[in-house]
Amino acid sequence: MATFVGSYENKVDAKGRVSVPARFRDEIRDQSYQGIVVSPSADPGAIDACDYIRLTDVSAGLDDPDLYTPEERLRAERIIARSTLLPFDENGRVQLPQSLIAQAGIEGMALFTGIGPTFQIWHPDRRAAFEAETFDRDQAAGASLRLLPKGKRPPAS
Amino acid sequence: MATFVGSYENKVDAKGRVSVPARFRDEIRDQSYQGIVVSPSADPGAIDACDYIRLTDVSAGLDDPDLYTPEERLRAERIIARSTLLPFDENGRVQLPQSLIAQAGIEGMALFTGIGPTFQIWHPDRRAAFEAETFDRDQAAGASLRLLPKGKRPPAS
DNA sequence: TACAGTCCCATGATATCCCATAAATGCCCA
DNA sequence: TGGGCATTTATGGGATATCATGGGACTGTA
Repeated sequence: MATFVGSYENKVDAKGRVSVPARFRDEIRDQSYQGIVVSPSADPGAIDACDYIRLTDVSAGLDDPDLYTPEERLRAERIIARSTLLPFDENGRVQLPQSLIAQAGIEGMALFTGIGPTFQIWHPDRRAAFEAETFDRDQAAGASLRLLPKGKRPPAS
Repeated sequence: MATFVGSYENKVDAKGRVSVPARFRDEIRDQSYQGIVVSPSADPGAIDACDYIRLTDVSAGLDDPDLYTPEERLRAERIIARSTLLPFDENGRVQLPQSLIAQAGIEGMALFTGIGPTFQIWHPDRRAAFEAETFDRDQAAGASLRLLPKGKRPPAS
C-alpha cells in the first residue's frame, strides 16, 4: 500500500496546475492509474486526496453486504460521488478543480501533507495554524515516533 | 526490530549531508527502504529518527479502527505529516532538511544517539547539557543496566 | 471567437550520483 | 601477541539527473 509521508509546499500557477511532490508520485509509480483522487475534506482549508487504488478498494467493498455497516456504506458512497480523478501531466502536475480550490481557500501555494495511506492538500497558512495549535499538545502527550499501534507493540512478556 | 545503541558524532558538510553511523545502517541493511525517517523532537536541540518500517507500521495502523484511540490516531497522523524520508546516498549519508537543522540548532557536527527502537540526532553541546542535567538524577535513582522491564524480570519466586 | 484543457518543450535550482582520499577499523598470519 | 595488509568508513567535490515551474501551441467545445 502507498504511504504518504511528509509535507511539501508547491506553487499553484495561473492555470490551476500544481506539481504533486515527487515522493508522493513515487508511491503511485507502479499503479495502473497515473494520477490522484481528490474530494472535499472535513477539515476546513483542506482537500482530501489518495491514490486510485484506495478508491477502487472502497468501491469494491460496497458489493459485499458484510464489509460496511449501513451508515459506513452511505458515507463511502457519498465520498465516491464527490471525488474527482486528476491525472498527472508529463511533469507530474495535476489541475485542481476550481470548486475545491475555492472551498479550501487555496491560492498561490498548496501544501501537500502526507498522513499515511492518504494525504491532504492545504492552504499553507491554515495548516500552519492547525500545526501551531496541536504541536504543543502532542509534545505534552509524549507523541513521537514511538507511537506504535496496538498490534505492533511488543508483547508484555 | 532494529535496535539502535550508542552515540556517534559526525560532521555536517556544506550541503547539509551527514554520514549515518555504520552501526545504525547495519540495522537497516535488510529493509526495503534504504534510508531513515526524521521528525521534530520534543527535546529542544534534537531530531527524532527511526527506520522506515516503523513509520509504515504506524501508517498501516491508521486503517484499523481498533488499533488506536481517536486521540492517538490524530497524533499519529500529525507525526507522519511532520516526518521526512531521507534516503542514503552511495556512501551512507543523508541530507538533513534545513528546517530541522534550524529547529534543532545543529551546525557543524551532529550527534547520533541510539535509544533502542529509535534514535535521535543532537547538537553535541545540547546533548552534553542534557546528559549533565540528568546524570545526577540517574545516579540518585541507582539507574544501571539492571533496569529490566516488568515482563522480563525474574519471578519473585 | 473565446475559453478551458492538453500536450510539448525550455529553464534554473536542487538533489542525487559518482569518484577520490584519508583515516579508522578489522583481519590474517607469523 | 603484534605487525602489516585489506576493508570499511567518513568526508570532500565535481558531474549529472531530477524536479518544480513557466509558457507556447494545439484541440475540442460552448
